[in-house]
Amino acid sequence: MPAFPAIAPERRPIATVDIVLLTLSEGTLRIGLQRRDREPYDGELALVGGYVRPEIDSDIEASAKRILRDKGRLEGLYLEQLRSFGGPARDPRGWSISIAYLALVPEDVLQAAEAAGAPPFELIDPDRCPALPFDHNLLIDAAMQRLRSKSSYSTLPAFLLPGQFTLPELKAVYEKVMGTALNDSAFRRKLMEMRILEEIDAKSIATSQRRRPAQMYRLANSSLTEFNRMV
Amino acid sequence: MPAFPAIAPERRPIATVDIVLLTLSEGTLRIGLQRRDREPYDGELALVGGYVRPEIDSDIEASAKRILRDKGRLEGLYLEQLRSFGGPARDPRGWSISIAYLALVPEDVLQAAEAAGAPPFELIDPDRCPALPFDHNLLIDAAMQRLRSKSSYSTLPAFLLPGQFTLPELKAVYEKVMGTALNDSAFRRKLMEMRILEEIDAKSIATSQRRRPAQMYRLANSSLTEFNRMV
DNA sequence: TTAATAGTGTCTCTCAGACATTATCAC
DNA sequence: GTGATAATGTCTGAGAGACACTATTAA
Repeated sequence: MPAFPAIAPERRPIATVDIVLLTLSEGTLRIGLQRRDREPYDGELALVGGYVRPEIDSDIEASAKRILRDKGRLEGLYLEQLRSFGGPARDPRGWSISIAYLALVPEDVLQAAEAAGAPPFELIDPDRCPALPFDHNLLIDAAMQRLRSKSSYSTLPAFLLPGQFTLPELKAVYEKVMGTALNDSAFRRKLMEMRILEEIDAKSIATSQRRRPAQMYRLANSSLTEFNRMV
Repeated sequence: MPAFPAIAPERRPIATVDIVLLTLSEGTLRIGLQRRDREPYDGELALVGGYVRPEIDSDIEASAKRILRDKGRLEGLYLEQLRSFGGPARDPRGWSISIAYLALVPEDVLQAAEAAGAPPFELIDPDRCPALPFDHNLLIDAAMQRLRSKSSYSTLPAFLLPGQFTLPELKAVYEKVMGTALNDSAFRRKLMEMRILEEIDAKSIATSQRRRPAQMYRLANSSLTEFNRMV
C-alpha cells in the first residue's frame, strides 16, 4: 500500500516497452518483427513489445528482458534503451507511453530461438520497411539512427556477430551498418592498438573457396567499448 | 473511448516527467532545484517534475514543457529527453516511471522567471549535490554525463549562455562543462570553419578593466549543431 | 603455380595542439 | 606608452587514408 496518494489510476497512461530487434541476415541488416497475437492489430507484423508489469518487473529493463524472453525466447542480448514515445494517438487503446529499446542479436541466436519454439520472426530490410502499427516506424528510425551513429565510435556492430568472428567479417559489418567503405589497414590498426579484440587461441578457420583463412577473434571486453574517435 | 481494451488502470505504473535544469552561475555549472510543495517529500529540494497528464498533454515533450512553464515560468529552453527510469521503490507512491529530461537555461532567463513569480530555484553545485528524494541523483548523473559527452561534438554548451556572447566566454563554458583546457586557436578555427557562429553586427563590447573588447557572436543555427569531431 | 583473400609496411595529407606574434582597448 | 586580454599565423606531430607489397591457403 503506497504511503502517499498518487494520481488516480484512470488518469494514468498505458505503459509499454517495444524492442527494435536488429540482426544481420545474409550480410544485410534486418529488423526482427513478429505477428501480433491479439488486438489491436491482431495478426499484423510489429515490433516485439508488451506492457510494463509493476507486479513482476523490478525496473524497465527487466520488462524489456521479460518480453524478449517470453515472446522471443531470447536472452543475453545486447540491450540499450533508446527513448520514450508518448501520445494520445499512437495506440488505439488510449494515451500511451512506449519505452523503446534497441536489441542486437546474432542470426544464429535468433534461429536457435525459433528452433526452441519462439513465434517466427520476419526479417525486414529497414530500407524497405512497410507501414507498421502504432508508431513503430518511428521507433525503428530511432534505432537505426542510434546504431549508425554509435557504431562509428564503439564496438556496437560486433554484437550483431556470433561470439567469434574474423577481422574481415567485423569490418564488413561496420561497413554495412555505417554505409561507408572503411580503410583496411586503418581499421586493423585501430582495433589492435586499442586492444579491442582477443585472438581465439591459435584457431583460424578455412572456408569454401581457395583462399587464405583468417584469424578468429572475440571482443576482449564482452560489454560495449567506446573509442574517442571514428572507426 | 478506446477502441480496444487496455491493461487495467490499477495495474498501470505512475508516469512522471522530471527535468534536470542546468545553468551557469558565477562561471560554474549549477543544477536548478525547487522545494516540493506537496507530499511526498513536501518542502524538500528536488528536480522540477510532475505527472504526465493524458487529458492535456499531446506527447511527453509537451508534458515537460507544461511542467517547466507551470512550475518554473520557463519557456523556450533547450530541452532534450535523457531516458526513462522505472521501478517499485523510486517513488513512495508506488511503481513509477519517470521520463527524464535535460534542460539548459541561461542564468538571466532563470532570474527573469523568478522575477516573474516562479518559486525560487536553488542552484546546486553538481559535485556537491546532497542526497535528493526519489532517484533524482541518478537522473542528475545521467544529465551531467550527457552534457559532458555531447559537448565535445556539438554546440550544446552555448545554450547555457545568453543569446549573444564572446568567443572567450564560449570557450570558458566548454572548458567548465568538459573539465579540460582547450586550445585557443584550434577552438576558434573549428567554430569559424564550420560556420557555427555569426558575428553580431559590428557590435563588440567593452567591459570593466582596461583590455581589448571581444567580438560578440550568436549561434548561426538556433538549434543544436553537431560536428564530426572533438572541440 | 595460380587465384583469391588475409594481413603488413610505408608514405602522405589533414588537422589539432603549441606557442609566438600582432591587435585593440583603458588608463 | 603600458598592461591586459583578444585574435592571428605558423610550426609540428599524431593519426587516418591510400595503396603497394607480402603471406597463406586450396586447387
